[in-house]
Amino acid sequence: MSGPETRTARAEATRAAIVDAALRMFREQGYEATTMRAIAREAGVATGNAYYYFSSKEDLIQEFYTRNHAAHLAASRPVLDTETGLAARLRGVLRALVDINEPYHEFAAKLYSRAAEPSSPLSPFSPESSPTRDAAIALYAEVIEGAHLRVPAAVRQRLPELLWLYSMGIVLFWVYDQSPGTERTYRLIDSTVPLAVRLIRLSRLRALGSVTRQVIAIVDDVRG
Amino acid sequence: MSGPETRTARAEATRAAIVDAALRMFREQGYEATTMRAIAREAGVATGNAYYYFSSKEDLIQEFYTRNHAAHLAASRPVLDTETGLAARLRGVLRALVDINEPYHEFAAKLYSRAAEPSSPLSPFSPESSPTRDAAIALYAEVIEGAHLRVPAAVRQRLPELLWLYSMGIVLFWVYDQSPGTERTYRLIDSTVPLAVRLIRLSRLRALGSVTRQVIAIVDDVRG
DNA sequence: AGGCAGACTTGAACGTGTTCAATAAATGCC
DNA sequence: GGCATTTATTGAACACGTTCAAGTCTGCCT
Repeated sequence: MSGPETRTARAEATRAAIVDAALRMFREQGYEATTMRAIAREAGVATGNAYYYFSSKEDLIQEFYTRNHAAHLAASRPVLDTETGLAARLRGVLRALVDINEPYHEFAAKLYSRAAEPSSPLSPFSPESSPTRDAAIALYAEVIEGAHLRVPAAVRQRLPELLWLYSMGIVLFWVYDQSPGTERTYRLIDSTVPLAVRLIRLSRLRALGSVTRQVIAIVDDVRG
Repeated sequence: MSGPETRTARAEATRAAIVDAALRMFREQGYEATTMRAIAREAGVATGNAYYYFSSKEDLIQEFYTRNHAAHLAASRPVLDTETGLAARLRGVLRALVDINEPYHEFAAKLYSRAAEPSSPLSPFSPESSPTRDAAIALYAEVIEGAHLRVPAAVRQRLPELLWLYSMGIVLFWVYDQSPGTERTYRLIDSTVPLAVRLIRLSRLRALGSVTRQVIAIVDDVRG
């Protein structure tokens, strides 16, 4: 009657219980107010047991990252499958990003501020975040691919990463946005997306060729 | 022989001792490694006494902000008093900012990440930071005033704040910069300043008038 | 079956930031 | 000078994140 459950599967269940409890409590009462003791109690395990699966309280956030990106991907699918204009695709993906983060607005504030610390494994530039980051950049590559876009190859090549950075900027703004329903963030997306698209298209202009080259040189230098 | 020292002056001395100990230890051994107990011991007071002057460990950082801006102002003075070109003035002020922060590079990482939290009083957008922020923006206003610059009034009016934002971006990059002597940050300044100046000048072009107007509209909307 | 190795679990203990009731020192008032 | 009030200081106590030596369980080998 012990069931077909392997030991690993049992452990996996414990792990999942901890994550579920943690993310729910983070959402409902905030990051600081949620204690590791409470998470463990809620998950039905001993306090110290959580540290067998997660090296720290912050480490639980990586799990949020992962689930978050999956949700973003799913929410972006409709737009990516139907829209063909760059502006529409970009706008849709960015709005989806804000949409799925909505329930975590307050929590995300703490989250992204912790993540801002360079030495933190939560930093979007850290090696630990590399899978999530690459996945996100790939999403913006798909945004571009699905659109008919004529730009210099040098621009096109760096565009996914630049759009990802742009999305990080939007998120940063969203974190600070206290307007009802974070409407200002939506407005920021709606107003900056056409501008961004326009700037991208301008990169073809002869007259701005040197500016474009300069921008590209800086981007390349910055990436080390 | 008790001296002319007033009570307030005595308290002020205690306060200063705490700040001195804190900033020195932050610089020497990092933020986390420096305990409130150690700060108090070093300052020659009881642990709890530090909380009479500072509501939290983070609150000690505001003091860093204040001293930091004063140092930046002083370091910028030579450039502001001699240079007349916008690029040279801007470049000098930004390099000065990096210069004076150098000893605190590691500490600043933690600092600015804490500051990134919107609800934190350390946030550069918080009411508590308003004096420091306004002072910083005023500095960039002086950068502009001292230069001969012909741009639309609408642009000029928003320029100090935009340059301040630009400087925050530089600082953000610097925080992440692990290159020796943070040379990449200096390079970023040197390469983006001419670009920024160029873009500012471009705002006069008829052909880009609508882009300029769009940017201004967004900026105004965002400031809400 | 018996027991072994490793995966998993426990809860007490440590050091931390922070609070607070109690105390001392300094000041104002007569 | 002596009392009352405000300012300043103390250190023990609290809850937290985290660690760890000790325990329990599970699948496997003989």
